[in-house]
Amino acid sequence: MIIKKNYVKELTWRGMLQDIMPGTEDLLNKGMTTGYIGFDPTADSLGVGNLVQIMSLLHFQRCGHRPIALIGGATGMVGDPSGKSAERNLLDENTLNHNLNAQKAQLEKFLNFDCGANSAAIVNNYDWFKDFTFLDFIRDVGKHLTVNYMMAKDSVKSRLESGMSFTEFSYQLVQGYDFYYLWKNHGVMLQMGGSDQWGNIVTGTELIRRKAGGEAFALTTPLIKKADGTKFGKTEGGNIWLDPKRTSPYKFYQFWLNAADADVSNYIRIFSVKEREEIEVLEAEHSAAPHLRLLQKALAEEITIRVHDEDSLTQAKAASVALFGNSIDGLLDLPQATFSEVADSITQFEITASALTQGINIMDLLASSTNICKSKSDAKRAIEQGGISINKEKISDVNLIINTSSIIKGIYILLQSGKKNYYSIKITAA
RNA sequence: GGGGAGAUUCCAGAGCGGUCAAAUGGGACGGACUGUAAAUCCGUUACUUCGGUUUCGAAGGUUCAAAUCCUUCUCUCCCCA
Repeated sequence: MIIKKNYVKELTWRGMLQDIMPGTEDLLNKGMTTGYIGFDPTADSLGVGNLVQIMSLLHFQRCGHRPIALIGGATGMVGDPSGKSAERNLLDENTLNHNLNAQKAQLEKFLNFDCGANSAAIVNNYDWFKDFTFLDFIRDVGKHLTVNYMMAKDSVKSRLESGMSFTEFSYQLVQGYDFYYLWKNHGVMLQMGGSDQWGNIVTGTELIRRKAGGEAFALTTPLIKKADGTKFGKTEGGNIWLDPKRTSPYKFYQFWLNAADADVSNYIRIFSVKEREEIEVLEAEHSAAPHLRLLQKALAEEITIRVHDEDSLTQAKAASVALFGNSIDGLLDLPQATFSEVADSITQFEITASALTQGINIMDLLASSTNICKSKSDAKRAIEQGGISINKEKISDVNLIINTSSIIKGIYILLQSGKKNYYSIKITAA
């Protein structure tokens, strides 16, 4: 396998390189290298926060190297103290397995597992830890690193005051052994990860050096920050997930479309596989006509296809265009099937036809029949402030009774709270 | 073990017997402006059948009246040993 691109240079211009161990670039330029990144199965879906790691594996593979995604079935049982201020709760084995399988399925969508020598692979560290006894571990692994060395890590030092269990203290050894194991058995020479993983990764290279006299390398990606200083990957509604059941493709698409100008250039370098020249052209076009949001659209389209699929993207775009149009007419003109898709892609609630025939007070509709507002007081406030629209028409009467006359397209009512939050109410029989 | 300080609405943090659903700041939400951007400005931020109702670590008590006073309890922080 010929190296297609200089991975380090690639990461550098994409703004994805934080720290790198000396010699890493030479290693990568010498020939196909196997590298891995670990994922923590704390939830049954990966979120956009994990996307940076996934993309570094993807870029890695596109440069001609062989990526391995490690899912932490074993490390997940211990709990990584990095960046955590308090002891973590342990997940039970069933949850862990469920999460692990779900994440595995998501990772499989990104990497190519059938492209010859640099085909990707997924491994689970539980496989080599399940039969590793405690005594063997402390003799074979623990013996090589001193407590002094382990205590010097930031992840440990920062917890010395508040306390940390032996379990979490041991975490770096467990992760360090992963690297050793993969180095020895799978020819893995490089571990990557977020900058908070540097300490854990280095424990791995150190273990390889001391235990086997071998050499291994490391690089980390920076933590993504938004221009306004808030955390990347979260919105009012919470985390943005890759799982369509948790975050619909429409919301996923909207998340990227809403990226601020100040952030979008960074994002597109990280989350798209477009080449530098192409991105720079887009940026030029964007600054010439920022209101067209070409960068945001290009970014949103590419990621939505990669994470979901072409159909989901088409639907998300159709829904976005229809909902953000100026009047209800654009929506009413849609064919019934398309309209239904739009209604289904946004958050949907159901109410019965009979309830609607009797008439429902708008505040009950917002706070009781649905959870668009968290209480009636909240609903009242929203209406008084002009934040609620029905079928794109702003309402001002808090005592408004909603009945069948609000139905559009046969079985729907379109509710909007604020500028961007759309909900559809589906009228069900009886 | 001894001595001190504290626990207030999402967070930080005022309040020191009635004028407190509780200052101020942050966050969040809504509106205006725009490009579904940023910045800015304005408003809102316990629940309610709009009569009231339940909140200030927990449980009691004093009082016409308590976040504010007393008792006990729980937890947190600091100083000395």
